[in-house]
Amino acid sequence: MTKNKYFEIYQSIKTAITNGVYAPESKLPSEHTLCQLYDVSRNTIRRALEVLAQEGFVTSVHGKGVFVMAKPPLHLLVGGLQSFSEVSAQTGIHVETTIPVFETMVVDSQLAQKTGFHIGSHVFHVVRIRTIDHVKAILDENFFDCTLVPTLTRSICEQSIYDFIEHTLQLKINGAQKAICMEQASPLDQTYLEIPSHQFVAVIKNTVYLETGQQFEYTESHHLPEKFTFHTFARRA
Amino acid sequence: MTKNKYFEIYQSIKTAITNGVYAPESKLPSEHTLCQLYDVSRNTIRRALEVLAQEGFVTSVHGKGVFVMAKPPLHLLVGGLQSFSEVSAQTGIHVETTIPVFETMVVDSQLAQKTGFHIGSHVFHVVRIRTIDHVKAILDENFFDCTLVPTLTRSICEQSIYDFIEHTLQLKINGAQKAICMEQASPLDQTYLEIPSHQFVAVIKNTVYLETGQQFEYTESHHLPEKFTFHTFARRA
DNA sequence: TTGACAAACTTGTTTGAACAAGTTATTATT
DNA sequence: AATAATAACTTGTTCAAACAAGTTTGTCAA
Repeated sequence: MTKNKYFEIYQSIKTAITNGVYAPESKLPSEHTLCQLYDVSRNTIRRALEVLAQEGFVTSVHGKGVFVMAKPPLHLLVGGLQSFSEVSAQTGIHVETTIPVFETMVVDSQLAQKTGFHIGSHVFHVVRIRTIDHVKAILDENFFDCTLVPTLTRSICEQSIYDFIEHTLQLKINGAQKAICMEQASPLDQTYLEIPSHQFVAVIKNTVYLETGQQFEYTESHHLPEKFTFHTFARRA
Repeated sequence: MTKNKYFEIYQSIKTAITNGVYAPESKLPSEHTLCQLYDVSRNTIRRALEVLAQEGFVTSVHGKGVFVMAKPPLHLLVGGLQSFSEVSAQTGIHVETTIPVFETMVVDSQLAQKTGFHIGSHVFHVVRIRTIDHVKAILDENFFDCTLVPTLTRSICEQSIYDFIEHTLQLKINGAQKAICMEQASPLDQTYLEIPSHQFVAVIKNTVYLETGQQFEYTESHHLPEKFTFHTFARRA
């Protein structure tokens, strides 16, 4: 399927770990042995192992070997960059989306401070409410650069914006800076999530970049505090 | 100083970016050019660039070049694994630590569920209050595996536990699974952070592993909601 | 049995090379 | 001048090799 050897080996070892073929706290076969198993060079094995180490599945120790973590990560989206529709599609949870706000606006100094876009630039402003099991759970407020995403429509926002951006517009997303914090419920939260003003909400602030390094999106995801969790794996420098 | 070429090149390019030598959204010299600049092989250059891409400083585009991100990360601790004393030492903020709880205990089923340690194992239980500018800001609740950290004392907890673990005990830390969520203030929070019971606090749950993959620590950091922020960079799969 | 030493492992770093594949600039053709 | 083919870039993947450096094992001598 994929023609990258290192990625197939990465997947192969990962499923072997999650299936218990390689037990937690046990040692993987040596790199030399894995070379023979997969019939590739040591560099290719090491590249697969590096990704596994990055995601918290294994840890290599100089002179000793490569060990399986005591508790390999369960959530495949390890602090990753997945859109809401992708997550809901994988988990099979049924979600309804309503769009109370869909407009274009010019960035003033206050909005530039918030979103990181330049003053005077034109952006789409979209607010989406995610309803899970008939409970309003998430409020997403998106800002897209109009010059990079010119043909956005309301109906696209009801489906998957990322699918549209990546497949229709052929834009390639590199990654996002994420800031997680807690804030008092904003007027938007009070209106659309029906939260009293003094209560806190969990906020993820995403500044999203294309492969060229340009910022093309700023998004805030406001979550009900009880429903919110964020998982990631951090390696020690 | 450090004898790793790729790491020195990584640092060199990173400071060049933060100092504006390589402007945001501009293109870095080609890998071939960088090879000549630093007099190393292309693989070594690529390794340095890979780390920079991981941290959100640059993004490579097949066939085009390596671009500097529009807004390279400011916070050097990018969702990283730094102890509290290390952060406060870098930022120069003065912090006072009080330790209301320092004890050993046996893990029961409830605590095993919470911490991930096995039932019946012995752990140190430490609660530390961090006071910043005479305001109680953070409550840290640590659980350490007694077999791995046998000689822990109260006075060590007043200083830096990680310094003790890494330098005195010579244990090497691989990384930590982090779960960030919001919870109603616990009895500990109510007692030591003086928070009313119905209010929420921001909680970071860390499961920390040694280089061998063994879990040796579980820690919860409870933060006042107004003071809490967590930064990270996520790459698109 | 104990200790010291060497050999045989392990992973970590670096080099050089070759080819694949995407993008840009040049050139030739019409 | 516009177009198409080509060449000259760029990064992406993989290989083979050598050496460094940490860990374990085995051997031999005291």
